Amino acid sequence: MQTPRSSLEQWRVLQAVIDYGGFAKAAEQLHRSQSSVSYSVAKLQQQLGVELLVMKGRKACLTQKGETLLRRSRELLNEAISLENLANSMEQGWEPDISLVVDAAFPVHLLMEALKHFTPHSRGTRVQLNEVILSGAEQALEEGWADLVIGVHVPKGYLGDLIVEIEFVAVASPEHPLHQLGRGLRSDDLRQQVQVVIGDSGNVRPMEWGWLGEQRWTVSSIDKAVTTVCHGLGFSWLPRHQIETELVEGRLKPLPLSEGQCFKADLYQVFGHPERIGPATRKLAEILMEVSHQQ
Amino acid sequence: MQTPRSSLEQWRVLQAVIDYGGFAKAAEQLHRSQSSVSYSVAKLQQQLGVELLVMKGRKACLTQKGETLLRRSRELLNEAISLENLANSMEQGWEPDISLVVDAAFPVHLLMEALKHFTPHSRGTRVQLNEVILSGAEQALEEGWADLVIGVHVPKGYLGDLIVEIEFVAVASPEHPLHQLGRGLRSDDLRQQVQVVIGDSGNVRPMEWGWLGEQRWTVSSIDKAVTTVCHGLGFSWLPRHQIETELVEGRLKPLPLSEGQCFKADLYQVFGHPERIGPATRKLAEILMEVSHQQ
DNA sequence: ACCACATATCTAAATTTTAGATAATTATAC
DNA sequence: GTATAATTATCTAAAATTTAGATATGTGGT
Repeated sequence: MQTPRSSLEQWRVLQAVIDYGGFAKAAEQLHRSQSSVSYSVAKLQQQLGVELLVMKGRKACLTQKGETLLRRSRELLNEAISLENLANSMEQGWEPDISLVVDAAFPVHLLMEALKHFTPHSRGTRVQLNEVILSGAEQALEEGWADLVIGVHVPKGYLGDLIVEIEFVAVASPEHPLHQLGRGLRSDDLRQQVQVVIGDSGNVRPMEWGWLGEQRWTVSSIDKAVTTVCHGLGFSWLPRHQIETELVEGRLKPLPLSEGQCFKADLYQVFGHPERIGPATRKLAEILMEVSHQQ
Repeated sequence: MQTPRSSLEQWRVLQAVIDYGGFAKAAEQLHRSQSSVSYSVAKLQQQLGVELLVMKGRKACLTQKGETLLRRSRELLNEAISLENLANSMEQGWEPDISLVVDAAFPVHLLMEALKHFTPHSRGTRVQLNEVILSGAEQALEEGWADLVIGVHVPKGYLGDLIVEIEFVAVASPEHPLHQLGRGLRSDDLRQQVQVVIGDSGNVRPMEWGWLGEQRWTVSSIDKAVTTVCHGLGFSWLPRHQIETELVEGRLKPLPLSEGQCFKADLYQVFGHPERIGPATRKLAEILMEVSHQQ
């Protein structure tokens, strides 16, 4: 293990010179003298053996190498700040890691949005994300390693709130026989066709979403279900948000059911065991809830 | 933008205390005095406001928080070292980034193995990986943004070497009609069935792998082809290494072709434009070649 | 040519870090 | 239980580093 020659301070100064547009302005922002800034930058360059800045006229400009190194040094500084934030936060009972378990039916864009909003509040806490299908969520809770779970129901003994309604649409490929009948469909019609269902990622007690058909194809992910149905192999109830493009591009078409063409499934946000959850988990839960309700 | 209070030096000392088993031993390894080590650790703790070490008897032991923070500080130190390595390497003409473009048929485990071996030699260089299908590789070369490409052929004007032979096997689901005939199959038999082919990710000049069938389903990834064929929708030539589990578990079965049941495709490693490639790219290429040939 | 602006350099002061000596604490041997 | 070895904490002075302030050097605009 080697020891770094440069220091975070030095990189910080370099960043300030660029961000505030000069040695003097950086000095002011950093509450140091201009000569101190000059010294730091010079020493950093000398230690690295790389020319980071070059004087163009009377303006200090980054070299090509300087630009690359500055970009990466920003990541380094962020990680350092994050480490210190974590130290400080843990003193106040913040968790260093959150295990977030999310049912695959939960819209990915909401998840991303929530995580983006969470980062500035994270104070160094990291989120470990697990995607599960159906009872996998409950299993994560019962095995005790999940801090926060988004799943299809709230198991007995846990605290949970409705977070989002997912609309499931019955769809098939436009070439599928069900689309050739030219009339409204009843459940009898469906019963004679292959239904594609998504298998359960847990193994406690298998559950299934679709319930009608006699003939079933079970696939292991929503993506695979979409592919399968697109290929005309059967019909399925799929989350609308997962098949937007396929609907627009005509690879999937909603079935003209006379009743129950789509149904809503509720997803709930559930907290893990009380002794595991702390303020970071609660903050993340709050943000997930906000993001999901405003859209 | 805030400035970190702790320094890389301090974290380095903490690591040494743990790794070498004590303040005195750490001091020796770091060529410092024991009091200096003691001072550094004490100051780090004071600055963070966190107790990192606790004396158990006469042994310094990490607290729970200390353990978490130490773990993350190692990542921080590694990133810092990597940054300095990059600075040093760029002086010697090393590239800060390599754009590696790989055809989806290339075995992932070889890629992972190669990248693992490359890391210790990377000197801070980062690899940006792009997966493409068929002509996407050539396109990346011609658009000039790829440093190293693994694809199905060597375009005119480029330098390339054979890196690996991929075995393609004709397969279908065990329930597929082609498996019900109970005899060896000729190309006539295949012509009457749906062939699943993988679409081209480039758009310069479309190419396709399979050539026989009249009826085709084009999918956009090897994974989707596998799923599709598993569902009995057709047959396909698929890379053997991609369907090992499906063959073992019986979801796919090789077709009993009287001739040409499998064919080999060569994958070539091709260098990008000479002005882009540097020593890091050459090193990565060398490792990819080694890894691919020894397995 | 001159002035305003910006960085480099020089020197001394201020600050931080280090080493060495010693104190304090604890496990181990007798 | 006491001596002893092992280990960290603390104290002080020395060493090293970093800072500020003054000034030199260099550039662009008028």
